[in-house]
Amino acid sequence: MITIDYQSRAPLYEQIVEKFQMLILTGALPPGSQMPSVRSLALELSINPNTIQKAFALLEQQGYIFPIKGKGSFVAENDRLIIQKRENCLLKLEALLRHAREIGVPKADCTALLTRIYHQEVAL
Amino acid sequence: MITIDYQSRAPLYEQIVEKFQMLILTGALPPGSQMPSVRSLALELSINPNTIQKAFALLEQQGYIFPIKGKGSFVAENDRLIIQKRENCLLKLEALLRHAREIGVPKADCTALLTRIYHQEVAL
DNA sequence: TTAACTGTACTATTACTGATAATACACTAT
DNA sequence: ATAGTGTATTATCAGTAATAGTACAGTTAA
Repeated sequence: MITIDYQSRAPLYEQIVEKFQMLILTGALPPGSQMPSVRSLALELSINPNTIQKAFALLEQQGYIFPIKGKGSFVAENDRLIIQKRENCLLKLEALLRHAREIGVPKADCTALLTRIYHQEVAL
Repeated sequence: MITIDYQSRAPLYEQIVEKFQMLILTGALPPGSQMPSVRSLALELSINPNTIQKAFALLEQQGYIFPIKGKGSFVAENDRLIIQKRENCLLKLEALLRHAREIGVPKADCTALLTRIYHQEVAL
């Protein structure tokens, strides 16, 4: 269902959070659908259940999922999440672009890159 | 001379490395100029000298500075460094742009941001 | 009811890494 | 000589990620 990068500086639980954020925001996991159980996912990823639990607790806290004791966790429906996520992405992009300009990356290189990335498929 | 962000996830020594990379690549510290001493910088930043030493060792390893025992560390001259740095920045930018497209950030928002950032001043 | 699954909570332990502390040595300049 | 450089070494502390093990409460279906 998801993959983990053991080279990353980000902790496992945070990677899990981000992966599921993506799956939910892109609609791969639609609202109302059931999340994998803590134990099954832990088994699948060969990760301690506590680590999964920590990730799910964060996802719940951020409004991505909601738990039902004895049944499982389910994807919540929230339109504001995707908006927040996009705004956050634009903030990161702004910081990176400022840095690029600062160290002398030509504007043309950035525009070319942008065109190339966004040319491959139609945006959502 | 430089400032440290104690909220950042990046370790102190890595922040120091990046700050001096910027100072050197932008020409604020020109080739041949003397770096602050390990001890003085440690005092100024209220950081352990060993941490500064670790940062300087990395800077030397990457070709940014060269040490002379008993005299100090000095900024090296290397044109390839700035090129490598820019390429690395473009790689990060590519990854971030792919992510932006993936979560549905409109292309127009990215182009607008790019224009705004690069409009403020002429690139180096 | 029983069994097997769910989420949740708690404590303890391990492992890793960043950062500090305290020295020590070799070299340079005044 | 003295004070400043870079460099190296060892030890220790602190924070956090991750694991391990156990326990409890609720749901579901045989």
